[in-house]
Amino acid sequence: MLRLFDTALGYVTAVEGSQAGKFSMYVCGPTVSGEPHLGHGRFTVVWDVLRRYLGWAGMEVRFASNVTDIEDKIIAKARSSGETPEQVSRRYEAVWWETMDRLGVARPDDTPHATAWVSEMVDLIGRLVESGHAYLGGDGVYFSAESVGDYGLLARQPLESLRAGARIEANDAAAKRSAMDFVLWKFAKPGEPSWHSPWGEGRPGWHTECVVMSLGLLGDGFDLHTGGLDLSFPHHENERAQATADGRVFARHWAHNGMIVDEGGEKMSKSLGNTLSLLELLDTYDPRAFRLQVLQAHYRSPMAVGAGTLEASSAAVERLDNFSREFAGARAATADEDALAKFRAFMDDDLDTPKAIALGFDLVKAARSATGVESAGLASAVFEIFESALGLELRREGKVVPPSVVERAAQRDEARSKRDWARADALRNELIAEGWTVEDGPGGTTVR
RNA sequence: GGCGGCGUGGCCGAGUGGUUUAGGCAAGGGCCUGCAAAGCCCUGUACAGCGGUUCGAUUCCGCUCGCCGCCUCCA
Repeated sequence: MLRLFDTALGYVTAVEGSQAGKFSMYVCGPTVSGEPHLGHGRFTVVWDVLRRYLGWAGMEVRFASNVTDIEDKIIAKARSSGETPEQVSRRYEAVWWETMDRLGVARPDDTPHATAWVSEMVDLIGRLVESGHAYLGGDGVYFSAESVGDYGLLARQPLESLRAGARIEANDAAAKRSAMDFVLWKFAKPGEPSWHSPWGEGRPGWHTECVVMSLGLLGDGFDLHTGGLDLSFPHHENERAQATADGRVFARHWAHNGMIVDEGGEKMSKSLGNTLSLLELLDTYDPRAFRLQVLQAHYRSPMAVGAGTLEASSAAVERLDNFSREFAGARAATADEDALAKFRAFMDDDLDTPKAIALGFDLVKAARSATGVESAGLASAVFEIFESALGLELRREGKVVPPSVVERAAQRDEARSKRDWARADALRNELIAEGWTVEDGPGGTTVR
């Protein structure tokens, strides 16, 4: 039974599917106005892992994650690059999925696009206006935060204290009635993309899309809504407020992942400009090293990423690959039940992937020191855990070795059999210089 | 100002009122090897500081110092 820290409650609680054997989750996806950064990498890996784990554990999971393809930043980008907003969002969405593939993040079952749900959003806004929860402001339609009794649930603060710290922009003050109110529909300025609505040409505010898309695809009372911790307030709060005001039962549980921080411990954020490109990282390091690092930290902790940490996880991945190649045949064996039971217990305990990873490394060691069926069962558990449940695919075979290298390896074996160490070492140095790892085993020289 | 979190061995990063070590990386020693590599074994008296509770605290409480998050856009 999965237990997670529920942001709305402030403690770890049982998170069951509302229907036996089924689980529905919605993760707030990217705004496709630029290249993905490390923060995107973390949240996608974290929730991909939860999804995989639940599926692995036998649940039928439906996983929806949106693509925000209309938003101020997209319009701004289009303006500066000379493209249309649609071209911008298409371009960056392509980059997004390409990056997800490289990260080994499986495609969600549903990837709703905001622009495809505008009429549903207009309908929702209409109902909110009608019921008095929303009103016509200076530059759009606004939602009245105080019209929802428990506004501030996810922030775990009453509306009043949230308002006390609110930063109020001058033009906001003119446009809306209260500092915590947020825009549902933005009137279009000349040249901006727009849709029809009863209140005038415009586009939806960010907080509305996830409400109609999550409820539309997963239904009322879907099981889990997640995203980065920075979305808990105001984004998720505002989603909740709208759904609640509309009389819908929204997400039954909320969970949020911690932020990526820079070397100074500061959160990477767009406004600080300290975000690191995920693409660059994936070009430099094995993407699996990033995935492993994400899993070695608890999902709710802030996580530092730098050259040092990635080199460390790269080395760890290499060790796992070595094991994987050596025990490739064990995949067919029945996995050790005790090991899997321990793994499930860790994962169910608020997604304790650091413990799960530690267990995995312990099993690697145990499989190596055990023999026969026992060893194969432990090795098989290693693969179940890392590959099937956590989505970290290990290498089963080495690189393709070209004939010229095979030939020199044979020559080296011959030299070794003649105890011609000088020649054997010369050949080995040559191969190493070309980037190969040379190992001598019972069967002779192995190159990989 | 309000609410919340953190400070762990060279680095990343878990965890816990005491008897058994998180784990990974790096480092040192050893085994294996012709030498290596891979692998295995061993090692490092970590828990910000100061008090308190306790038979005993890194783990609970208080205070101090330092850092960070949210109340703006953000994953």
